[in-house]
Amino acid sequence: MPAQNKYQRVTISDVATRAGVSTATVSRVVNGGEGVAARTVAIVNQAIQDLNYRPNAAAQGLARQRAQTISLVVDEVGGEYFSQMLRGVQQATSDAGYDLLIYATRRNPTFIMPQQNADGVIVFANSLRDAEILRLGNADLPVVLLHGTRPPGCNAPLVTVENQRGAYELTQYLLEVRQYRRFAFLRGADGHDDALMREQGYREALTQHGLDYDQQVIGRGDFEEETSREVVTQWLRRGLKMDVIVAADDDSAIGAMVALRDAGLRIPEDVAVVGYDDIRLARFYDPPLTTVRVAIEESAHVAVEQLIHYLKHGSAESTIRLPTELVIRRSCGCC
Amino acid sequence: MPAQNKYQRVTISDVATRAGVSTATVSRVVNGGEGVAARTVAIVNQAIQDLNYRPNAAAQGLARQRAQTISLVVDEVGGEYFSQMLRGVQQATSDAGYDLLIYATRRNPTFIMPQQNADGVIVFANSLRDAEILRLGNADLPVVLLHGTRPPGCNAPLVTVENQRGAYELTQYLLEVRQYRRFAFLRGADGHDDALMREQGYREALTQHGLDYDQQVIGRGDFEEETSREVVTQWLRRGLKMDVIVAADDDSAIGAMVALRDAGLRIPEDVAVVGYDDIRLARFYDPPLTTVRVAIEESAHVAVEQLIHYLKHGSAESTIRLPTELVIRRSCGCC
DNA sequence: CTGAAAGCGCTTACAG
DNA sequence: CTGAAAGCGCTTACAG
Repeated sequence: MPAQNKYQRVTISDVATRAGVSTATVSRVVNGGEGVAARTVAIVNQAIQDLNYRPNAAAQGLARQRAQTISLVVDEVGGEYFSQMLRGVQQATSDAGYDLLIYATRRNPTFIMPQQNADGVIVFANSLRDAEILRLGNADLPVVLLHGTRPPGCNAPLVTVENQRGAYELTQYLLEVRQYRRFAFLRGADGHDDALMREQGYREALTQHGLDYDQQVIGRGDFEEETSREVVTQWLRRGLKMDVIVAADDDSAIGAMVALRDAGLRIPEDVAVVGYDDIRLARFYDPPLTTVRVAIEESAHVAVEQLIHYLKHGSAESTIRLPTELVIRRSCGCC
Repeated sequence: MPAQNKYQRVTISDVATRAGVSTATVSRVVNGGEGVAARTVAIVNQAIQDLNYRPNAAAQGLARQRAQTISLVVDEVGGEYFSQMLRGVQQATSDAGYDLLIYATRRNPTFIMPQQNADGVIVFANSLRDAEILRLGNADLPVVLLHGTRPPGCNAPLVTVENQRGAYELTQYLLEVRQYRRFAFLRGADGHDDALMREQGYREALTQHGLDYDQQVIGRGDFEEETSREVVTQWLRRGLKMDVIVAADDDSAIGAMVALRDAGLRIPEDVAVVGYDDIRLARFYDPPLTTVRVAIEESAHVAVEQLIHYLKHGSAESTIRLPTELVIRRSCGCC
């Protein structure tokens, strides 16, 4: 396509000229037409249509002192979890009439909001180190934390889910209903606060049943299929025995199942497996995975609402924690 | 969090004052410091740091006449396919130093790029009707089409994958190697050009082998698990017989498998199933799904490169079509 | 190497 | 109901 750059933009002055009015009037029409004569509105709209005029967002943003944009900072784009989160953020954002900017920190770990191009930012809290979150919070940009925990010294609103309680209930169930006693745990990613909370819930349930947390098998799941698969393979090679593997998320639960199956073990007859999150795959896997459903999309939605509320009224809920739900499927030997 | 809105932004003038230079000099430093005395650069940078100054993107955009932003228009956020596409777009965009804006048209079908807030746009072509694509193309905004086809009268660059050939090769394989003769086809979503091309490839292979396309079973898959599941259930209820179900995408292939299994049929022994795309689930499903791998992420990457090339040099490749790859797994009865 | 000044395309009191 | 004009925060020839 050898086309030239013929992109000569039409501005508000062009519209004003064609309509025979001032730019102020065009501006009023563009912004709803309050207090403009109906006849004038019609003329201006005609000119706008004729010229296919679309306002320049940068100029509007500069004049209005607001970008009408929020940005979402995540660690990485991709995967089911992210996908659901983005969906929630995108819907809420567009419903509120804001634009949505996406940043990924994974490939750019020192990411520090280079510009001032949004009115506020939703930070997937596990995507930034505490220092960076603090820096954002102390800078001149309203922040809402999504998932994770609020670092000490930070007072940005936080929207998250019941990580600790969900893990507690799940473990409780495995202990009381299934009567399992030999547990193995696959930790989540380092520095991931949700992972820590889940681990605490798990630990709490064990302790309450008189089991020593440290005596159970523990390994790194890293929220990754590959890692957990290797870890579990090692466990089996070393002859470790367990009734059930509790993974800090569904991805590592799946890695565990792959490893078990590769070793010729049956799930759940030989070893049961449970996860956390209830990603799409959990329902489809064979056997279907017992897990804890997390309202990912809804929490994202709520985070945006909080941010926008803050932008409009200067305040927001300090902490909102959405409930989780136990989802019993075959992998835990329950049905 | 009852905090007040204390967001008093620091501007280039504040920095200039503190550094004892003009705003022009600060601007030069911010933009690389070309032709500024090393000593001055240091002083200005110090002031920038002291004040935690970050340039206002709107003002920069207005002055530079470019937003340094591209937008991505998709039909819907969510799902594996989208997720991979976004990943490719986001990486390429950020590597090139651009910001990324996301729009979803599904909930806003008459979406017409309301503002002029990006330098160019990547359109997931299946997300917009032809008329809207044309309108965008004729407007003052560089467009690159991603997947789908270019509507007549539009000359925007197109980046896509080999839909027709991939489907042809897959069908060919089923005919020649597997010797299947009774085919059923699950169409993709209406108006989805990729779906049409796949159907054509399928048809071409059948015809070449002397099979009449119209005599085979055909139904709507809609690129959706639910739809295809219902359709296949109907087929079975009506007593239709088939050796293999060819689905226009993996999601509907999975719906088909669910329906078959619900009816007590074995895959692939009783009926084989194949899909298209090679989403993550395809590998994990039981049985693993034979499909055609599509370079979703890479095509997204290339689309961004083309757009940026166009922004810089005023030209881009008219059409780029990425190759696909046959992925043979158990669901087609092949191993 | 540095600064004064115009200009980018809007919005919004302020007057009338 | 409408317009003239200042101002939003930058960049960039142009002078020096």
